[in-house]
Amino acid sequence: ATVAMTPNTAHCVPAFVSKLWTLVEAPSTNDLICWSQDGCSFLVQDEQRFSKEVLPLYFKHSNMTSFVRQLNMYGFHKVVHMDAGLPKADSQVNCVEFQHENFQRAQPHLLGLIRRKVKLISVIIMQYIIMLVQKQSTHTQLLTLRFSHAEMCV
Amino acid sequence: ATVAMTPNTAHCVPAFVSKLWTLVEAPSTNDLICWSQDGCSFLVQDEQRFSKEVLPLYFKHSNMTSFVRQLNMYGFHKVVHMDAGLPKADSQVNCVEFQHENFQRAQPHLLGLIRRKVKLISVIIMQYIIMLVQKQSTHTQLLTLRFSHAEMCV
Amino acid sequence: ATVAMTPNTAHCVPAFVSKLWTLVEAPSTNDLICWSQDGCSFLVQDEQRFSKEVLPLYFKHSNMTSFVRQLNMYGFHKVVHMDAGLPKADSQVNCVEFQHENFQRAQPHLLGLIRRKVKLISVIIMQYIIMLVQKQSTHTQLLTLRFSHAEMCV
DNA sequence: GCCGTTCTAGAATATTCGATT
DNA sequence: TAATCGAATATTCTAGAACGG
Repeated sequence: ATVAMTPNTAHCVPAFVSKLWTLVEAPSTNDLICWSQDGCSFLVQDEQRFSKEVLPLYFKHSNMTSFVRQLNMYGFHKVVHMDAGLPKADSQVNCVEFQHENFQRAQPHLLGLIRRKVKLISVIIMQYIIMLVQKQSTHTQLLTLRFSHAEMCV
Repeated sequence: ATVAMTPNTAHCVPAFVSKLWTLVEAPSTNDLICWSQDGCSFLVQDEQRFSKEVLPLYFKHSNMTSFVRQLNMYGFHKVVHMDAGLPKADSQVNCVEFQHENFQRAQPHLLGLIRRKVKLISVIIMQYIIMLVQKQSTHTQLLTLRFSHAEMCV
Repeated sequence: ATVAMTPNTAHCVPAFVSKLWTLVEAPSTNDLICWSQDGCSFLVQDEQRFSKEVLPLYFKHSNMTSFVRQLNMYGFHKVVHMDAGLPKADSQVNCVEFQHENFQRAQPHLLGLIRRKVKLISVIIMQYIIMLVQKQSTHTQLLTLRFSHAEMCV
C-alpha cells in the first residue's frame, strides 16, 4: 500500500513520511523493517543489512545516521530497550525501534499530522545572545550589557 | 514483570529505575537481589557475586560502587544495620539494603515518581525565559523588551 | 606501541586519545583501522566490521556513532572524500577517514595537546547564574539579583 | 524556499574516581 | 569509617548548521 505524496494544499503527507510508510508496509522487506506487534512503532531488525540493502532503494544514501536524522526531524523517537548497549544474544542482535504517535499500522489517515520540525523561537533568541557574546572581548562587558535589572522584571 | 522505559515523555520511568525493578523482581536472581520481607526495600545478599554476575546483564559495568552511585543519584538510601562494623557472622555476611519511598513491592505505579537528581534550577530559569519569550507576539518586540534595542542591533 | 595514560600533572594524554593511538597502531587490526599513507590521518576500512569487532575491545559499546561523537569531542574532523554519497565501487566501499593536527604517525609526543572540548561560554554563564541562584532563598530575590551588574562581574 | 544529506554539537543519563561529611 | 556527593569523561539520543538539489 502506498500513500499519496502530492501536496494537497492542507493535509499532504511529507515525502519522507510517505516513503517510510511504504517501507514499513512492504512485505518484501519485512525481515529487515516491519511494524511492531501492537502496530504502534516499527522495528529495524538488522541495522547493517537494512542500511546497505533497503535504504538506497528509497533514498539517496545508505547511512543509518541520515535515516535517523530524518526520523528525529519528523518527531519520531527511539524506543529504548532494557538491554540497550549490552553484549547481545544472537536472537536480539541489532534491533532498533522508533515510534511516533501518528505513525501506526492501519492508520494512514494520521500521517498528514506528522510535521517536519522548525526552529523554536527560544532557540533563535539563544543563538542571537551567543552571537552577541562572541563579539564581546571580555566577560564583564557582555554581562553588563546583557541582563539589566529592568528588563528581566516582567 | 517489566516497566515501560520509553524516554522523552512526561511521566516515564527512568531507565535505571526500570532496570532496577526488573532486577529485584526477577526470580532467577532472587538469591542475590530480592525484596525485603515487608517489601519496602531491597537486599543484595552477596555483593561480590551480585556485582560480577548480575550487574553486567543490565549495565555496562560490574562495579558495585557504580551501582551505588546511581542509587544515590536517584534518591535511594542505604539502610544501616545494627551490626554494621561488627565482625560479621557468616549468616549476615555481605548483606546490603537500600530503600526509596517510591520503590516498593507491588507498587510499580510509584516508579514514575523517582527522579534523578539534577540541577533543576537551570531548568527553571530556562522555562522562565521561554515563558517570557512566548508572551511576545513578534521577534522584534521580544528582543526590544528583553534586551535593550541598542544592544541587539549588531 | 602504547602511550602512558597516567595523569602526569601537566601533559597527560586523555584515555580516549591513548586508546585511539593504540587502536590505530595495533597491527592485528590494520585491516580495519590504520594510518593513512602520509600518516596525517587514520582510516576505518569497514565501518560495520570495525564497530562490531574492534570497538568493544576498547570501549563499552559497539556503535560507530558513539565513536564518532568522541572523535568530534576531541576535535577530530572527518576527511570528506570526493566520492562521498555516490554509488561506491567495491574497492572504495565503506572507507571513513578522520584527522587531527596533533594525531600523526610517529608523533606520540603531540598527543598531550589533544584536548576534550569543554562547555561554551554561554553554558558557563548559565552555571554562574545557577550558583547565584543557589545563594538566594526566593525566586523574586533571585531574579532581581541575578541579572545585576555587580553580581555578574566575577 | 523547503527538503534531504552530512558533519558536528547539545543535552541527558551512565560510569568512574576522588572528596566530603 | 562509611555513606553520599562533585566532577570529569563516556554513551546515547536528538538537534544545529552548512550545503546542494
